Parts: sequence; structure tokens; C-alpha cells
Amino acid sequence: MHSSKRAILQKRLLRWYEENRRDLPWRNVADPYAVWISEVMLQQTQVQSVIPYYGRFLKKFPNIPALANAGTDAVLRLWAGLGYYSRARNLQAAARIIVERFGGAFPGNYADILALPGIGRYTAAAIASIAFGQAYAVVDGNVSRVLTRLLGISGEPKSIAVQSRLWEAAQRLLPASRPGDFNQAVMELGATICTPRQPECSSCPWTRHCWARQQGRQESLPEKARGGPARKSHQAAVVVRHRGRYLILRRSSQRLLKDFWEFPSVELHNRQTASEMAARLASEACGLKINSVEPLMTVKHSITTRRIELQVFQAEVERGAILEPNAPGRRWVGLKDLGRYAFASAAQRILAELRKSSGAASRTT
DNA sequence: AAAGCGGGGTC
DNA sequence: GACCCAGCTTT
Repeated sequence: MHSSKRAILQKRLLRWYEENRRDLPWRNVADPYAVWISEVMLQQTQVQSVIPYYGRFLKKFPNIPALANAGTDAVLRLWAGLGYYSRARNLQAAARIIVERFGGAFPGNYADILALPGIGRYTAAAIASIAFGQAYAVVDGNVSRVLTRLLGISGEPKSIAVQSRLWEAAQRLLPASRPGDFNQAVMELGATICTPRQPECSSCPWTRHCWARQQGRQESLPEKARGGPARKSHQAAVVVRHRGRYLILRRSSQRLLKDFWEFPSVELHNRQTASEMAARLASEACGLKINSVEPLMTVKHSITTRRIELQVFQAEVERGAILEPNAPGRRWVGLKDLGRYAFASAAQRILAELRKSSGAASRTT
């Protein structure tokens, strides 16, 4: 691309950005720590999902030492529901490294940033450009879409070959001045105008220079990646109650959702019925014979490669029963105190149902 | 190079 | 349903 055309593209996009950018909580933020938090939360996560978490997190952990000194459970609790929980673990691990190695000040050197856990090429470039004004281009899903269309890049967008071309193109396009604004402008264009379906080319500052637009191919680029169908999973869970307290277990051995709490649950195989397995779970979990379980609700949720249908039952333990006591990884907890534990989304849905029915019960009594 | 990792929004 | 999202890490 000719340098004069590059200058036109830069100027037009930056002007468009100034006039059209959304007002988001992390705009006009100079603190590298806050930029870092926002970028990590935004990894594979849409803006609207991040907004409520961002403010809460910064309020609870306003600076790097606060995050470094926090307990893991407190961090996970604030992240609960946002997904990809290794992000939260890495965030804290990185905060501790920054305290030890950089005296608590976020490093301004690209290689140092990239070396932190949970920070890859995208996030390192985003922080370096936005927080430190350094000319490192970013390529995310938005930028990939915008540039494949602008430049007419075919091929699987996630392939090494295409990614390599995209990073090069993005870096060539990046102006030396205001690289942070420019990076955000390309992403903003992809998020609001150059969308996956039905892009609004008539409002795009690059429409006259766009290869795909000229070819009428803006909806056939980038090429679609083909993923297999999500596997189905059928699970049963049981809410065991005893004198107003509920039994919860901590996921300690599994890699998935490690350290989160949940109600006892099991994957159903073959012809196992949910109610039968729920009764068995309840008996095993509290060491008592449970006579009857009643259906409570069905939770459907999907995680990347699985679609899960979770049938939830409830069981009441006899008042006079002697329970196995609390132990590491198992607790009997009252409804009010359940808020102090980290629950991922499926368990939170159950929790919401318990609160609802308990509220209804207390209103009628 | 491919898979695993969560969850929600959208069409 | 399938696709997508301000990706990173492990295998």
C-alpha cells in the first residue's frame, strides 16, 4: 500500500473514531493497571458482558498491590459468571510478579508485558499502545474481519498464514502517533460498522478503499471457520437441605471450574435416570439414606464444546439426622451465606431459584 | 496445529 | 441450532 493512501486511511478512521466512539468505562483511562484489567476481561468476551464486572473489580481491587494481596477466592468470586477463569488466576499471579519484580509498577516495556501470565500478543500490544503510547498494532477478531475485507485476504482467518499476514498488515497501517486510539478505532469499527453479518458499509470511513466492498463480497469475508457440533451432556444435581442449610462441594480435582463450589452433581450415562442418580448422590454426599428427591428445575447451559442439560432435584434430610461435618471441600451453608462462595453460572441459576422459592415461602408464612 | 477453556448475545 | 466475541495456554 502506498504511504499516501495509508495516511488517508489513518486520518479518516481517527476522525470517524472521534465522532462515533462509544462511551465505555475504560475509555480515557490512562492507568496501565485499569487498561490491563479491561483488556483481560475483554478477551473473548463481549463489551456488554464486561461492563458490570469492570467497575466492581476496580472498586474492590483498586491497584496492583491490592490484587496481589487478595485471596484467590475473593478474586474468583468477583469473576464468577464471566467465564475463562484462568484469566482471574493469571491476573493475580501477574500482579504478584509485578510487585516482586517491578516494585508494584506496571512495566512499560513490551517484552516485559508479554512475559506476564495471561498476556499474549494481543493484550501486550493493547496495553503498550493504549497505556504507554507505543506503536504496537493489535489483531483481534474485529481487526481480522476489518482487514480481511479491506485488503481482500482469503483463507481461514485463524490459520497461522493468515494471522501472520494480518499482524503485518495491522502494523504497517498503524500510525506512529496515537497508536492506542488507532488500535481502538479499528476494533470499534469492527464492533459497530464492519460487523460479521450485514456490515453497514454506507457509514464506513473506509468504504471507498475497501476491497471487499468494491467486489460486493463484504459478507463472504472473512472465510468461516468450521467447528464440529457441540457434544451433548446430561447431568443430574441435587440440592440437599438440612434445617435451612445446604450442602455444597468444592471442585478441587477437576481442571474445569477448579475451586468453584457447586451442588453435588454427576454425569448421566446410558440408561441412568436423573432422579435415581440424584437420590444416590444425595445419600452418598451426606452419608444418609435419602428416601425421596423432588424435581426442582432444569438448567440448560452451553460451554464451548458442550451443551449441558442439568436436571436439578431437592432433598430434605430428616431433622434428627446426624450429619457428616463440614470438611475441606464440603460445607453446610445457610442461604444468606451462600453469597460468600464462588459459584459459576449453572450453580448461580440454581441459587437464584432457591432464593426465589425461599422468598416466596417466607412471604406466605 | 489443534484442543480446551465459559458464558452470553444474536440471528 | 450455529456463529461470534478487545485470546491464552496446553498438548
